[in-house]
Amino acid sequence: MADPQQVLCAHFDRYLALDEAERRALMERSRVRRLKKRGFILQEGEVCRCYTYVVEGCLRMYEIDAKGVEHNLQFAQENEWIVDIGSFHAEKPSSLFIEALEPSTVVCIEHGDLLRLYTEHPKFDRNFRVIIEDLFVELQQRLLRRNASSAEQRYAHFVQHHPGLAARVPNVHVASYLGVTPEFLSRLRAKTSKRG
Amino acid sequence: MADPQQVLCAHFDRYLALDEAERRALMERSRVRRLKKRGFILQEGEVCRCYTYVVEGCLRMYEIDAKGVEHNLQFAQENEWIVDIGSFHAEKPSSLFIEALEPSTVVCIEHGDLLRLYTEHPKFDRNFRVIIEDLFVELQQRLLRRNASSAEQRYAHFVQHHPGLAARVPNVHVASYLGVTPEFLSRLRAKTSKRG
DNA sequence: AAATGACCTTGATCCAGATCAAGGCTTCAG
DNA sequence: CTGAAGCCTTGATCTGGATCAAGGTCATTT
Repeated sequence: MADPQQVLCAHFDRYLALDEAERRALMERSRVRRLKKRGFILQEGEVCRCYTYVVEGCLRMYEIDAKGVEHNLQFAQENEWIVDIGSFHAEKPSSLFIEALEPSTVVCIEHGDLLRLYTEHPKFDRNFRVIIEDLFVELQQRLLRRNASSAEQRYAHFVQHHPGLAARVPNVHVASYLGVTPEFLSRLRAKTSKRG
Repeated sequence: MADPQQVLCAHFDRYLALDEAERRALMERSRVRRLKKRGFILQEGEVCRCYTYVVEGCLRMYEIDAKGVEHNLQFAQENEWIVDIGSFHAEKPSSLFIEALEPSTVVCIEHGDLLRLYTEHPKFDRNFRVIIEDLFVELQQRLLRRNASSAEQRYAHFVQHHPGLAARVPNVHVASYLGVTPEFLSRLRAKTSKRG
């Protein structure tokens, strides 16, 4: 299989492509990590030390509320980023967990390393700006949908736009991501499959 | 009153401060606009042409759903940005409205101008990256709260963290922002004020 | 000063989705 | 092979919040 760091470089090339120096800097300032299923990258109370890029596998980021209930905030599959940006930048303890749902291969960039990449190669400022802008737009859409659509519509949208995830991730987690209980999602699924 | 563009420069100085050349470029590539109450910066179907910085006043961004109901996605007061980033970057028609809730003064940067600022002065890449990262974190928190907290808790949080807005903006809009009906928010308020 | 419209409130009723409880299927560690 | 833990489903019941309807206050316009 391709070298994970090469995959990361290729990912950046989809934005403003990296030159040789930038590529080398990125290789030096990142490191590959393998996770087994249920492995944690981040747990509540820890500082989120890494920007993490998923080369293979699937992770989720979630919070546990006062009643002990989990709330999935984000999934990350191949070629997606996952990080608690707030904790990462402020270097403050996170309230979130990041856990591998499958055995996964990721590339991590630590805080200090990323700052150096930014100042030594401004193109990373640019590329990460664009990456986050895209994530931001997605998140806004999600919040709008959360307020404007029924659970049924939200689930339909999820399946349409993330068929891969819908197949890959247990429904409990999808339910939590959509903001409904697993029981209710199960009923929605029963209803929709009868129709279709 | 201070020159609006100066206020914008001062805003950037809170991140990586601008040098003389950058400041001049910013002045050249932005323009001041005054809005009256109910004035629109953006309407559904239009392309969002500007990154807009609020110097004075208060705006809201919202969507109208299939049933004709408005959903407030964001408020912007003094020293805050408001823009449909998705529409802005893709130069595609927006599904959102941006409307002044009060007579307001804003500074706009158009698409082409912003791109030039980015490429001619990479510091803008940096500063806008940081700005969006902060907005992103806020938005994530909001989505988490939407899924993990009751309407009552969300309203309490809103009042605590945005006392200015709570006083300034009609409750109809706050309700929509929180994802509840105005009637229900009214009942929550009645309940909480009785207690307090 | 009347009239329109924006905003807030309160009551009655309804419903999407939660909660509680139980049973069954799979998968995987021991 | 066996048990236990995940995961999914289905039923019965409950509730946070929506919907519908009406009235009241205030500010702006004419």
